[in-house]
Amino acid sequence: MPDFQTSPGMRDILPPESARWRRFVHVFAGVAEGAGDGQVISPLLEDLGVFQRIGDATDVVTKEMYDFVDKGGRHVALRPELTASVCRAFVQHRPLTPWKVWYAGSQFRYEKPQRGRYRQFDQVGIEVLGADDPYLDVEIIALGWEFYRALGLQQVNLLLNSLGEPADRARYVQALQEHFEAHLDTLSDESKVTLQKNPLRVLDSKRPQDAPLVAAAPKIAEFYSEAAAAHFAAVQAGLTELGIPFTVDSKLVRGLDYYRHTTFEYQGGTLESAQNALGGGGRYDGLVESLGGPPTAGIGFALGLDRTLIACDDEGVFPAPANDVDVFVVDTTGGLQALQITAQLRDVGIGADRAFENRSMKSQMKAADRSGATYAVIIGSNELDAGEAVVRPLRAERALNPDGSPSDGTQSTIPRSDLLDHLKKALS
RNA sequence: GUGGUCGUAGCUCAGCUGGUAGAGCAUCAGUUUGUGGUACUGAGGGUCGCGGGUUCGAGCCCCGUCGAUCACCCCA
Repeated sequence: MPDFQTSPGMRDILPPESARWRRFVHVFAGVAEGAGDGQVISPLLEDLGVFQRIGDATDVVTKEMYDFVDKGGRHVALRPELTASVCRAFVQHRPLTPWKVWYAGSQFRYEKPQRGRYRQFDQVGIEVLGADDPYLDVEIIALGWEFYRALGLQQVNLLLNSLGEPADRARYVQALQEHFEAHLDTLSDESKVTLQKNPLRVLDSKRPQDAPLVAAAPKIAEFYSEAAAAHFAAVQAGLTELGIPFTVDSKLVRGLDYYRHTTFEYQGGTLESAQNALGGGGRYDGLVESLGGPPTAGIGFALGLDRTLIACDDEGVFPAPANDVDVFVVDTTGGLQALQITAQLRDVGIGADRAFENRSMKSQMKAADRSGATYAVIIGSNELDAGEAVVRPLRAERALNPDGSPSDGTQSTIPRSDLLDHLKKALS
């Protein structure tokens, strides 16, 4: 065992998985920027207060924060989510609205780690501030949907709900509280605790014992104001217009207190229930104001990298890309030739690798095969003396003869001076 | 934070009721008068997560601890 390893819930992302992560963000950036969203890069560390505004009934804030006092006496925290950071940035810089941004980055929550749930975890997300148009809700939800499709995921379910306006939500919470308190004896002990902190969250209970009571609970829809009902109806109509299937789930409350009106969650069809939330979001029209800004509408979502990639694995889509090089140089004369040739190839944009430590021909050919290169360039003492090089196709299905015809797999000996042109042509 | 399961070579794992460690893959080298992907031979690599205890003797039993994993909780 090594003396050191990563802290609990934190890990190294190694190749080739790391390349997959990079591509994941790249695909997301393409989707977001295609809708006119620009990237915002905010600090990992913020004043603790930024996150406390998320709400004191939110575990993310009260129990799971990595917070500490820095050398200047500031009470700071590693960001547990990015929505609050984006709103803080909005208040600080006051860009023109609607402000449409996307982000990608690590977040930190001190939780007990599990598969698909880490203390340092990565999300990509979109936030739009300064517009309360229900069709914006539709655009946001559709962008997430489009992203999953871009990855190749088929089995994603969209759950949709509305928490109404703050007053609606407050009346509903009270009704819920009364409902559960009237049946306290059948409620699980855990849910009794939850009830004290946040009655909405009791709807989220996965304990079978609570199921009947939850099913019998009043529904949020009965409490919508006219405006809230109209907003929600417009969102549903918009999604239907775009042909995006969704399920209205009145129990979808989500854990962050700042949500109002539209909330939604993308669930993976193949994942275990504990980790099946691939991403989610909703409206948070009061958050900017609570951070000291003007009353500003806001909506956004965040998608977890890990869970989405697990879902991709389950469906066999979006595999880690191969990091294949174009040419592998085999040099049995000491390595200087390989040094020159790889440098020349890279200089003209051809990916090139080689072996080190002057290994045997066989060993170097093995390495060439492993590298995924289309061609091996072989330099032995004969070639060196004659000023020649052997070009050997390693992947017949990809390789071409110099004249452009498909390779029959045989190698050719060519003058060293023609090597670069030969390979450029063969790889074009 | 609470509870269950697990922790043996780089990787995946075997190791019966306790007698001081094995396989496959991978790596390296050779079989081949210079040429890889299939074959054969050989080599290197492990204080059995860590720390205590029981025992003549522990990878196997007990306690603790760290980590992973699963459920609850929470959420992405």
